[in-house]
Amino acid sequence: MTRDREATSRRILEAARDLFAAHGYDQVTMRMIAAEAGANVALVNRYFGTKAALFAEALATGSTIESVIAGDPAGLASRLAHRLAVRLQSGATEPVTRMVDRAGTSPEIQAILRAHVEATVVKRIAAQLDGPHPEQRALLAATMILGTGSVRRLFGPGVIEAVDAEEVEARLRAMFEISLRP
Amino acid sequence: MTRDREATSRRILEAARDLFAAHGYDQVTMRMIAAEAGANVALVNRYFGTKAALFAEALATGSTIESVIAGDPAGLASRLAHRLAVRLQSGATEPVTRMVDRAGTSPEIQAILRAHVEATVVKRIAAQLDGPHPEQRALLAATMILGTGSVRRLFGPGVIEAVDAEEVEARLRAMFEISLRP
DNA sequence: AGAGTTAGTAGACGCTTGTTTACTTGTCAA
DNA sequence: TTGACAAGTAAACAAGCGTCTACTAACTCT
Repeated sequence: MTRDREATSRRILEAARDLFAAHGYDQVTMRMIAAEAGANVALVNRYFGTKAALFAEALATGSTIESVIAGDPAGLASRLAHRLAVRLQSGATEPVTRMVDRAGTSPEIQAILRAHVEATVVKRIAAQLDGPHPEQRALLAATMILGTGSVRRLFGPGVIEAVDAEEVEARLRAMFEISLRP
Repeated sequence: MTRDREATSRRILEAARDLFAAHGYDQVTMRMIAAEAGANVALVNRYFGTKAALFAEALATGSTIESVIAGDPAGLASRLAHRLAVRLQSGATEPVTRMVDRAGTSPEIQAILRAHVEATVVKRIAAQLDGPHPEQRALLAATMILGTGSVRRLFGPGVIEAVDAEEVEARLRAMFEISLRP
């Protein structure tokens, strides 16, 4: 057994991220995380403090939604629509996005979750917008993003696979344009 | 102590509905429900079987979203937009809707939840629509409905209270019209 | 080579969970 | 009035939880 604190804590963090993304905060136990990481349970607490703090660090791993939002503001609605259409169709979504979808309702993570969504989605979209109350319009876009997560979680991937994906994407684009326009 | 099975089981069901709506499935214990109903814990299991079965019965209590969906199909987008705008602004939402928002990710209730949303929202909206793949369009509307629930749960009531509510409702209406049109 | 630091481990702690069993008590028909 | 059935109760069950303490063993520095 090689002793490498950095590697072990990274394995724990990745295991936590993947398990939280797959099953939700409440359904994942510290022992599950430790087992998945091939580490001892006590180390999880030692390195990350509490379960909620570990969840927060796993959330901060970074999400690709940020790169979707960044870029030309004129194409923002298109990029978001494409992203959501893909998410509805395919099973593979990146871990952090799934973490938010499946986070659950534990009081100890609500503040963490809210701060994360506010900082990485609402604020960043709002920063791209001109005109009055950009945050209000960004919140409407966030409604669709979070709603897609709920639909995907409830109905599973491939719900729309049988029907016209391009048609769905076109509708999503028009809906985003309405939510974002000045 | 009067002994009245019907009254007691009704109090238990109402207590469960209100507590699940307020705190979510995982955060509510059988003992909390029994205490709120002024009944013994064993009675909760005796009358409803398991916690998941109790959740299912509480969901079936009925929701007013169904009456919003019913009615003139031409005004459906307007009615849904108004409903969501009110929900974003005010704190008072009816219990069953909140139950769905805060249900959580427990595997034993996922099927129940999915069936409920499918039957009371997606199918009923789809039944109002003409044209090709009505279920796909109804699912987009459901995305907005569920997304509003997520936003409200995360950011709390009154998020949009400081800004123009009528403006939000107008955008929501246009977005619903796009999701529902043939 | 030996001491000190630190990663890793085993196990227990106390607490909570959903559910069940054995029992008591009220109610109503005969 | 009595006996039976049903409503209600107390307590325990077994299992699981997050967290912490005491310990072992590997690595580093002098």
